Amino acid sequence: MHTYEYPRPALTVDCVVFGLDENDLKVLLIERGIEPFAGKWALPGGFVNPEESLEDAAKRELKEETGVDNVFLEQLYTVGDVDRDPRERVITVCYYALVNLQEHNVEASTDASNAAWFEMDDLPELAFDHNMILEMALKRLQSKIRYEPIGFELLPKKFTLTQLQQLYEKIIGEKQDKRNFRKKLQKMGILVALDEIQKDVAHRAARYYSFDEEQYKEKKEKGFHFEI
Amino acid sequence: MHTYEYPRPALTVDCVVFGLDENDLKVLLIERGIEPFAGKWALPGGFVNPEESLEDAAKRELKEETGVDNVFLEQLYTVGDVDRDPRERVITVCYYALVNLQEHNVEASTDASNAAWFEMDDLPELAFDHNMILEMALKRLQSKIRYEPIGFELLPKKFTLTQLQQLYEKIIGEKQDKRNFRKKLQKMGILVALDEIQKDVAHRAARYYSFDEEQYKEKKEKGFHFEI
DNA sequence: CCAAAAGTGTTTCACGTACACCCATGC
DNA sequence: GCATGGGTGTACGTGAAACACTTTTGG
Repeated sequence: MHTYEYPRPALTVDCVVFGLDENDLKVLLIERGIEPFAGKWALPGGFVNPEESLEDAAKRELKEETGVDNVFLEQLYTVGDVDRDPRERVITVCYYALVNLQEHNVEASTDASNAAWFEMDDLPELAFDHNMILEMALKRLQSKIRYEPIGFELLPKKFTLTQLQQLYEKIIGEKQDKRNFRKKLQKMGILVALDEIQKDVAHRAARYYSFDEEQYKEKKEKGFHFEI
Repeated sequence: MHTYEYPRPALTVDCVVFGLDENDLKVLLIERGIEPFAGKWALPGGFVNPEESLEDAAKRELKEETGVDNVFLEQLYTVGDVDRDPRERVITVCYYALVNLQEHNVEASTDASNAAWFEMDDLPELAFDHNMILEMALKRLQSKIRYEPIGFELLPKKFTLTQLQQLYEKIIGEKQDKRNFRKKLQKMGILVALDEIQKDVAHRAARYYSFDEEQYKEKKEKGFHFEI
């Protein structure tokens, strides 16, 4: 088999960027300016440069589109059906990212392109096969958040147990029992109770906690398994 | 952003083909005839044709290399580091497949190339980044086999409970309690006890079972979750 | 009759689940 | 003082885990 036999498809990366604002799980979309699908919303993404790895390309796109870096990013799936782009064959390596909207002040509009955050249960019809990709990303998030401590990526460094619980409820889509949830999380020994508590709230102030990543890694080594 | 901006990397698919012979989990490797890595063992794979999807390309390679089709095949991960192939940039979409070595009579040698099955705990050093890919595939298999009924793909249609248990023990790497294992599996209600039992064995003959996929799908719809 | 694997129940313990009231704070 | 969310303990039931002997068959 020879190396240069075939015409080559184009190579892009797309990013499903999830963010949690105070109320909802949201996803960042870009309004397309050009055909095909001009005027439609789409996942942010772009071409992979010759000198960067796939993950670097995804990181670069993320930085360009949202201004954030240093966030959770993981490869999701690669799509490459022959006709998914009407112009020519395009292979797209998809990633998903988790950003915390309270700490990173995400600029939702960049360059000339129009960008916006959409609630997950109020999505427009997207360009290309992006609805399908987004669906896959959501499923991955929903299952992975149950057995890896990635939910913390969506929260500020300091968070209350109620915030954490609501995060799970929003993403998984089912209510959790307050006392059982707290018991379970605290028993895991990967949260540290901070001295700080909420201020200026019209009710008893909640304690802040943070996720102890070192502790988690240590425990994981010893066979500990995170599970909600 | 323009469409034709960059030189394009080559696109290939590779397959991690797992098979279970009577004793061990094995993987199919191909001995390379050409540089780079001539003489080294590598994962089977090849270029994606312009008119076939990624999955079709993987299926075709699998058929060409092993003679089997119609087996479990799932996308694993896409690798594309700049220097992973010394000749030029190559993007490889990796798949893994599960084949049953007793029913499909897999031809381990095809064409001019030399192919062979290797035990998972006696692997040679592989070409490119294939050791890493194989490692990922094994991890995926080890975790997925616990929460999806894909183990059956590695067994003949009729199998004994002991075969099933040994399959899990080999792949996960820990002994299971015989009584508890049987209790759990039978209680799931996705196995059917056949009338047939073993013949010509020098001990009490074991009953054959088969996996009831329809039943499984129905139960899954209703919220059933497979878990070992 | 011996070797080798098949097949079978019960007890124990840990964990998940269900559930309701008092506490602190701002207005 | 009232509205709002924070924080806490117990009882119960289910399911996982540990564990040993009898049965069948071929040689």
